[in-house]
Parts: sequence; C-alpha cells; structure tokens
Amino acid sequence: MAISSSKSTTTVAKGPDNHRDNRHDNRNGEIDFGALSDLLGYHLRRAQVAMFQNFAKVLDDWNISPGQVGVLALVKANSGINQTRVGNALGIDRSTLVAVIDRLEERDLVARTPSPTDRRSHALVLTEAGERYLAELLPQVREHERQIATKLSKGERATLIALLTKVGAD
Amino acid sequence: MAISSSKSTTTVAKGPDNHRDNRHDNRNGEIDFGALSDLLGYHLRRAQVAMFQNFAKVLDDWNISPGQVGVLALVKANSGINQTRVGNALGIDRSTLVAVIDRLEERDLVARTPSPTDRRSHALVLTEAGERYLAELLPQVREHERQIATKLSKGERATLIALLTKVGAD
DNA sequence: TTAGAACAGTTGGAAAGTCAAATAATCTGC
DNA sequence: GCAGATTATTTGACTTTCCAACTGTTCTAA
Repeated sequence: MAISSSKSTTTVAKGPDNHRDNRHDNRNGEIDFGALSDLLGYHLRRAQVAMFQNFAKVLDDWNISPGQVGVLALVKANSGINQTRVGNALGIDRSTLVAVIDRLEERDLVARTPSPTDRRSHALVLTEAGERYLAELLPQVREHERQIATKLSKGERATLIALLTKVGAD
Repeated sequence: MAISSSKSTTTVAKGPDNHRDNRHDNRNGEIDFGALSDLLGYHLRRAQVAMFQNFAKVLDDWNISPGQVGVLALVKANSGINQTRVGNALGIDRSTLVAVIDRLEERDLVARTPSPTDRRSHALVLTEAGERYLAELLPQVREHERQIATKLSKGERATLIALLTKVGAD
C-alpha cells in the first residue's frame, strides 16, 4: 500500500469522545490509494476518464458522445446492419441503443429503414446529412486520438492496444 | 451502473471475435469495424466492458459496484476524507458522489460525520459494519483481478498498468 | 404444420455519470 | 473588519448504461 499520509494524529478530536481513533486529518495531505493502486480496474477507469475529458474538449462544438461516434462509424461501414449487431460490436446492451439511435434519428444522421428480410429488425443507414457529418467529424476524432497519443511512444500505443485487446477478448 | 444482484444468465454483449451469435442470421457475416479498429478509446471501452462483466460475475452476491468499492477502499485508507477529495481521487464528479454515498450510508457502511475543522464538509468514515464488509469484500475483488490477470502474463499486466497510468495522468 | 424456442426491438426502473446553479462556510486582500 | 473570491455540498435536468419483462416475428423440431 502506498505512501502513508504522515499527518495522522495531529488533529484527532480533542472532544470527550474520540473512539474513531483511526481518523486522519485529511485536508491537505497526500491521498493513500490503499487497495486501489494495484487494481487494473482502477487504472482502466482513470485512463478512460482522461480519454473522455480530452474527447469532450476537442469535440466540444460537436454535441456528440464517443458511443454515438461508434454507432455512426459502424453504420457507415456496415450499411443496413441491425441494432442488436451494433450493440454486440460496441459492447452496448441493445436496450441502451434504442435511445441512442432515437437521438441520432432525431438529428437526421441515421435512419431506421425496414429490413427487407426480417420484419423484426431495422436496417440502419446513414442519411446524407449523416454521411457529411461523419466525414467532417472523423478528422476531429483523429485529432483527439493524436493528442492522447502524445502521452505514449508509437510502440507504447501499439502495445497498449494489443494488451487491451487481450483483456477485452471474450 | 447497476450491479444489482441479478442471478439470471446475463445477456452479454459479445465481442467482435465471438462468432456464436450467427446461427440463423448469417446474411451479414463479419462486421467491418471501419474507423474504430485503430481507436484507443474503442479498445479501452471493450476492455472495461470485459472487466465489468467479470466483476459482476464474481461479486454477484455482493450488491456492489466497482465505484462503490473505490469509495470504501479510499475511505478506509484515508479516514475522515471529504467528498471532494474522494471524487478527485477516483475521477468522479462531486455531484455524482452525493448519491453514491447516500446509498452506502443507507446500508450503514459509511457515515458522514461533521468535520472538526470545516463546517462545509463531511468527514467520511467507515462504520464498524463497513469495516467488516470491506474486509470480506476485498478478497473477492482480488479474485476478480486474478481471473482477469489470467489473460495476461505477469509482465504484461505490469506493462498495461504502467501504460494506463501514463494515459490517465493529468 | 404447428407449438415452442429463439430472437429483434422496446419500455420501465435504477445506478452512475455529466454540467450548471444554488447555498453555506471559509479564506484572502485591502 | 469585511467584501469578494473560493470551496464543499447539494439539487435538478439530462445522458448513458444495465437488467427484467413484454410484444411481435422467425425458426425449428416433433
């Protein structure tokens, strides 16, 4: 466990009752990450937070989330794909996708067209506006990736993606 | 993210290399990942999804989320810490933390005690029950980590954490 | 051929996340 | 000493995510 927060007992309650004797004065000192510092899940989350914040900064004007970019890119590359397959590819529950696609449809970027072969499913396609929007969006997404990539060497980035793929494989 | 104690067989959003779901609807075969396949953000999300699903499987009985584990571990290691500092340490917005701690407080795992030095803030502490709960919980969290770690060599795991730390650094 | 299993999409309920704004307490600079 | 800035928490509106349950459609096996 990490660096001890050396300030421990300086301000332990002077009141009559201080049975909580493990309380530290934690206003200014270093935080002890305790069990967290060796957990992969914790570091994964921190990296994702940094990633998301940079995405939000670079794509501030675009009114779009990383998940929506995923949907647009996937529908572009697989025109006519259905919602369940999009969800599987992105690791998103199909029920989640309903509202996401609702919003993209409201913005006229994606359309639900009737599948020619299965009346249960919708064939998703990009609209003309969606094609144009994505064409202008992708360079910004790549700029975001480029900014994150400055934190790593080229080899490190490749290694990271390879290791993440191993962890992500089902 | 609702971890809730769902005993039922969870409908897992399958990964790109899982071909079992094409039993009767093979029309569209392979998915083209288009612009996504080279995006770090995409691979980060896939890894996190896999991580989360294993967490949910191993800690199914515990009715707790990864974020709640983070709060408990941090409060344990920094007794008396305030909410803002917990949020900063975990990369969670302070407003998000309000409801998270509300729930932990309802379950009598954490208590908001008055800070002896600042009447604006709450000094967070584990309750007795919270101490016991965390002591039993942590071995399960480590088992979850161990299962994920089987996908990587020991060196790969260390490399991955080091690279994620670089990406996550402010 | 048809009953039942499997599947696609949707809805509803909840947790977890964002940001903006409000309130209250503390700190700072003159 | 006090006005103004800053800080800590909370609330509210919203998005994203999950699961469970439901409708309607398609497939499969007796």
